[in-house]
Amino acid sequence: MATRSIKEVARLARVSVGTVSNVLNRPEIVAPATRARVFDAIRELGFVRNEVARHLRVGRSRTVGLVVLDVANPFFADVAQGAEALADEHDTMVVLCNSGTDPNRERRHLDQLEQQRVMGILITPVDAGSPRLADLAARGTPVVLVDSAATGLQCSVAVDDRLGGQIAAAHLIEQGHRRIAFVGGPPSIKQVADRHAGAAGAVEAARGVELLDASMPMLSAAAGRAAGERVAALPPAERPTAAFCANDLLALGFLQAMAACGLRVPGDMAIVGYDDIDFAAAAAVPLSSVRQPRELLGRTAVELLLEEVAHPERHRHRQVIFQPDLVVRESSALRRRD
Amino acid sequence: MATRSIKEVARLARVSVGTVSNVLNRPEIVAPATRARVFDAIRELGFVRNEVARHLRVGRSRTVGLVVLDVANPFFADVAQGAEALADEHDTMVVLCNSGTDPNRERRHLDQLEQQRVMGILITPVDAGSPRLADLAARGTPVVLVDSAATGLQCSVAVDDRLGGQIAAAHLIEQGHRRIAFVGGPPSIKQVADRHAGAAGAVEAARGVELLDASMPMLSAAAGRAAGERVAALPPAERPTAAFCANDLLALGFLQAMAACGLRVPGDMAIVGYDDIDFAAAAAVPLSSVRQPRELLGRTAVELLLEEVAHPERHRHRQVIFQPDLVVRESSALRRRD
DNA sequence: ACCGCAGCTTGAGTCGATTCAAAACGATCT
DNA sequence: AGATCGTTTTGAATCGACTCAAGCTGCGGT
Repeated sequence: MATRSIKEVARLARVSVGTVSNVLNRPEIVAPATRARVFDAIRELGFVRNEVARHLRVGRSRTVGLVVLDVANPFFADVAQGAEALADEHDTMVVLCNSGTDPNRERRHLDQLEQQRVMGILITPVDAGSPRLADLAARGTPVVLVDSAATGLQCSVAVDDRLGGQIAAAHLIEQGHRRIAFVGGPPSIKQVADRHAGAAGAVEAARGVELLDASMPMLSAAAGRAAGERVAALPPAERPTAAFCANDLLALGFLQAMAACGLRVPGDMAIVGYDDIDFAAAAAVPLSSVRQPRELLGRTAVELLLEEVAHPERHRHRQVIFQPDLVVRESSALRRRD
Repeated sequence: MATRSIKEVARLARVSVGTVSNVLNRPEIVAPATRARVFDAIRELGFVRNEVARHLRVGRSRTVGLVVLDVANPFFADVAQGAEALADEHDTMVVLCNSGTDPNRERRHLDQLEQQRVMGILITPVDAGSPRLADLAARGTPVVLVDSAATGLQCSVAVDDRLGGQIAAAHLIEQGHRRIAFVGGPPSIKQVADRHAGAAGAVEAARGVELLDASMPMLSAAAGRAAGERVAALPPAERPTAAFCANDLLALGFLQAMAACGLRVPGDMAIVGYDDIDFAAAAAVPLSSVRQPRELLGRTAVELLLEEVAHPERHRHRQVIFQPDLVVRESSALRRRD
């Protein structure tokens, strides 16, 4: 009901509003006796500072937006945790928004965040080329691309997805596979495209290896199952013997489909996923996966943002790139010669 | 850089600020020609409404806070999705905060949310009895407890956790198990306590069945692994033949520990988890689990909150309770007689 | 007694959007 | 021309906290 303002506190403590504000922000310059009176009044009234008014006045917000493609994907949960950890150290709040790879939801979230005048936005965009992102930056909301390299207009933290795709495919080729399926997601998503490109590179470098595209419009386990069913339905002669999935959710779904269709993993079908989420190791057949430094991604994104906010003029956009590495588990273990 | 205000728009469109505000909020009462001029000015300047100032003036916010115990737990990700879906329909933003079952982080988030004057808070509290929650409500920030029944001071949506615990234990007992481990989490978490109570009830109702406590201080897969190792280390005569885990993360960790220790599931150890997250079905041994209507929980929580905000005076707090149900999979399949 | 100074406190002005009573306008009617 | 009425537009006041120039106090020095 009663939400108290600084004015009421001032009245009760018999000081001016300026003094109350000082107690709140620079308590050391207020005489101890006065300070104590003000604190008493605050306690008695249950006063809670109105951050909205404060923000309006000082112009700077203490929250950053983090827009991810899918909250239900543990990869992003971990990125968020990393971001939150560092933000926390700087008394900053991270608001997590979920675009669900829907450009409209993404746009709505960006609108909201910009209207809220957040201090900055960390985003894994559905479409990194969207002018919306450039607009934001131009109007003064710094943007850091997460898990997706920028072209110089903004900061970014990413993992080398081409390299990731390449080592995944190279690994499968080395295991003797000659027909490999690539299970990707919406092509507008840069990570997917890059992982595909990396895999394609490895395939071309090898001799006589084919890369089949079995992409789906989503990056979920359900989509992975659908892809798996499609692939399993191919006549054995045409069917690939291995699949490289653009993320672990797809891979887990794909794996389930194999079981459902009676194909053995890795015997009939080797699988390599991407992200190395915790569940990958716990899967029916422990999943080989390309590991990314998830928390570090989030943490670094916040770091870049804080840096930009602290020194807007002398700031130079930076592109941080981490290296992925392959974790080999049973799902792609050495293939039995037949 | 340049963030434009309504005043600049007014100047460019040669109207007063009041008119611009009207165009923004009730365009129909502004003459079409004027409206067009204002829209042109908005476009030309790249004006974005300052939600902070708006909020200060009108006093109502368009965002709700959702504080969960663990973002990395897919259960909460799904609750969040449900909440977001309904909030979205009401032009409302959900900010997701992660307490990580740490009371201090929870408190910090609540402080922040209250200072931001959010429209309300949905929370799965670390400790439902904390006076902080009552304070919030008393000072005018409505609170809805999520996945945890309230006592009348606020609204809540929950699933009957005693019943869930009961059916899980009853199922294991029916399978012939006589020594059952309960793998819980921090006891302050009400869901955990209730699930335990439910299981204890079922055990008492049966004859000659024992319930051993193997709880951990966390609700993570790592904690589940640790619990599993501890249980596996027991001499076979004392070792339980089944485990009921307070959530699926624990269960998955527990399952991994069994594999690592050379115990077969369900042969040597049957396992039932809780939440039925998507990964439960994809586990090494598909996991039996108690299913909860996850999205519905989130959706209903927002519904209750919106209801309370819409009619603060005539509002009566409600406690919505859903029923859980058991999904039996291989991890607790019928026990071979030895 | 007066001055200077350090340490505190004051309070009006400000941030940007909304509100609403009052003014301006324009069309119609007498 | 003047009155009347409905439609638009205006602009000052407001939300709550922060800022900062100016004011006040009390003390030490002369």
